[in-house]
Amino acid sequence: MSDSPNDAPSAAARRDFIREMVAEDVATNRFGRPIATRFPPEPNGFPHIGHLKAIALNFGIAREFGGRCNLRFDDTNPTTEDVKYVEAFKTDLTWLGYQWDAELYASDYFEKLYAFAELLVENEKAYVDSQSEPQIRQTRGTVTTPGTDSPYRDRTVDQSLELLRRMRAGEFPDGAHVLRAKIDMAHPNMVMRDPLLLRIRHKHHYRQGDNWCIYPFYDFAHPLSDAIEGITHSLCTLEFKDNNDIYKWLVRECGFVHPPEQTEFSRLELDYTLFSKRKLLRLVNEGFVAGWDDPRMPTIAGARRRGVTPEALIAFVESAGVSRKPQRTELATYEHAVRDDLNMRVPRVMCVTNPLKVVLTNYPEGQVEELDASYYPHDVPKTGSRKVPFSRELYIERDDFMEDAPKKFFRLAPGREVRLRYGYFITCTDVVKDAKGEIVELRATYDPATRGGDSPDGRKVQGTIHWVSAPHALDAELRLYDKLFTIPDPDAVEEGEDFVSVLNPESLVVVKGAKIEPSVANDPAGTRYQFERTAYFISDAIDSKPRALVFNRTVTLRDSWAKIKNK
RNA sequence: UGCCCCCUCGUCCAAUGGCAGGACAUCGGUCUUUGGAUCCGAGAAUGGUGGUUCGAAUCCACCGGGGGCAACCA
Repeated sequence: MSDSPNDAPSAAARRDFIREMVAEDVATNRFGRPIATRFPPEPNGFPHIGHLKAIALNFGIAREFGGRCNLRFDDTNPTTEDVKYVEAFKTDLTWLGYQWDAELYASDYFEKLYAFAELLVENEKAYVDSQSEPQIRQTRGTVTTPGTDSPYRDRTVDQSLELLRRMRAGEFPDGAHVLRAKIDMAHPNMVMRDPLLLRIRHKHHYRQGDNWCIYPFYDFAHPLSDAIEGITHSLCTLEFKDNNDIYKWLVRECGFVHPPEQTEFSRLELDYTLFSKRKLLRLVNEGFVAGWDDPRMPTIAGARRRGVTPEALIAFVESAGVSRKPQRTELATYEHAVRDDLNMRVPRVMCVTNPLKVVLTNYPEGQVEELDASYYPHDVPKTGSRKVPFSRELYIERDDFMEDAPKKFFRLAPGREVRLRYGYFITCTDVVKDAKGEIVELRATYDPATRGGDSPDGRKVQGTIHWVSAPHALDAELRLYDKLFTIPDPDAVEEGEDFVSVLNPESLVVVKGAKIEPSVANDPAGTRYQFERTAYFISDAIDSKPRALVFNRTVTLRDSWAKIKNK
């Protein structure tokens, strides 16, 4: 049965339909070489969580099957690309923990691609078309009607070759000619109706400078770049499905023997999120967000600044799975991945978002105690603690007090007793209000026997609340981030509206007067915490300063009280 | 309207002709010095109709639904 050593690995590797296929190809040595994948972004925007699915797949498969994975920039369009985006990809890939086997650029293949162009012309598989752009569009036909041949389709090899060389030499203005594959203008697959291969673009390229004035299209550059690199498995998203026909055609016509094979999988979609680079660029350019690394952006840089770890991001995209079904993942799946990761790694500290002063009337004036507070709860296998000062005047969360509290409210209320986390039991005795009737202060008594939070008489309290010592607390700015859009699918807007109309006006709420325990004073910017009972936060890598602390909310804690309250 | 892809709990993914299972979410309980986490439990799905087969989520046909393709973008 399982005597064959080949059985075990292929069974173990069976995780999704692509890995299954790769396992099969490895087992049969289909390509006659180790498997090779590539991550081929166009450097025209920042990498985002949608890219990460492709990244995790390509790098993951290479690693799992003993292959290699290239980072190749698909930089064939000089009008949209920029070196700052290639830097962003490299920075973020490194931060995520991926190492590419080679850093390559499609634009470095322009010379090779040009040679293939001449080869195709010589073999009568391509021709120079001199129709105008609108003419080309019109003669392509529609999805239901066939296209018609270009009058230039029957140019001789010599005529096309001469034109092609002059195109390269820069003798023609933009749009004067294009190189097209000679396939079938009536093909049922629109992509196969004599696809365009090369266009004239007198434009400075961020990497090639002015070396070229002809630039290849995706359908020309992409398959050949894969083939040149010896890629075995060219993995891409489903919208390129129709391009698979031209992919196969091209690598065959160009003479590759064991050419790469393209396989498509569905794109990642996330509720309340947009991944379209055009739209993200608009959010940045029109100031709806602070930049590509705004913590609300679905970019890797945004997630990083928001406090999400690489491990959480990767766990999330891997949990989303790989299939060919159009998928739309719930935000809760993402948030779970983030919390699940942070729970096990970050220290807990106390921060009061909306402070309400409490005076302990029976606590000696001027006395300060240093209470020992563990950084981690009992179920997290990490150790460490800090001292938190305790005094007569404290701040507690305004939401942790209710004057007329329902039975299920376990926190502070007149006459009720709660535990201060790591501190004492306190009982609320008085509510102090201002002239308008607003609660401005609470009076309470503490039980000296309950120091540290345990009652020697075995008395139980229902609630434990967080607090800070008023004279010792540090001021902090909290940036409370929430979903960027108000509806799960920001593209599903009314006629005449666009995604901008469903931006969430409360996607960022800045809280200036938060009070945090002094232990965090000298932690470096970029330190992650859980603020007990509220949310995970990270001190902002750019704006947080020792005397002006700024924290970004990564994700809230689950809040089962909110559910009870809303019933 | 042509071609192509897809359709399994609310969501995402399994089941490779043989007991429809897992994760997230939901609900209930346990535990708790975080209304966090943990642990236990529950409800929840094969789009429809036919066919092939001892046996169909799986194969076939038709119907229905969703998506992609008509940039000198990728």
